[in-house]
Amino acid sequence: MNILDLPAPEAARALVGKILIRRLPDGTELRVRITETEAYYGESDTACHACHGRTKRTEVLYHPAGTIYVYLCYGIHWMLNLVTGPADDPQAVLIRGVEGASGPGRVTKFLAIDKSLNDTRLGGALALEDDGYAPEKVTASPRVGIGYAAPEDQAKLWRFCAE
DNA sequence: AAAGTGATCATG
DNA sequence: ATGATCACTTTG
Repeated sequence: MNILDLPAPEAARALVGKILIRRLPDGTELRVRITETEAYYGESDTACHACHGRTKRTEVLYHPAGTIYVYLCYGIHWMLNLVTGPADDPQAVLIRGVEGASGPGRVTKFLAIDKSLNDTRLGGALALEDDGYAPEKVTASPRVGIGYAAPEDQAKLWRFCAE
């Protein structure tokens, strides 16, 4: 069973501690462990981009598990998300932190990720590896930066950090 | 505490 | 075509 087939909140928790492999065009390979994630779960989640339905941008979220969703935020920062769950069911996990880079904008800078990876699949330029390691403790807390969402969605504990 | 930054989406 | 809105980071 692939982690990414799980519903986003479960996948987000399970991804903490897993390894992300980034293969650059020049052959360099970076391997980093994921330390922090956040789940965005379906059209009913008012914090999820797909809550306003399918658009050119959110189309990627409706793709099958394992699709990579990258978009630009605040005109400066790329955000890296991994699509989870079945096709036509928009869910994704935002990679908020990895070893060596804390903060979603820094992660993409550190791994040299930009929109060229959007709508591609894991297994190529970016891949996931499970080496069996599990963090001692994973803490759940409210998601950040979603003040526009409904209060009940802001209250969801869908941000996961490794201890 | 506040600004910088540009794609995206909803208006007209 | 124009304007509002951001799943953030850095600087003072």
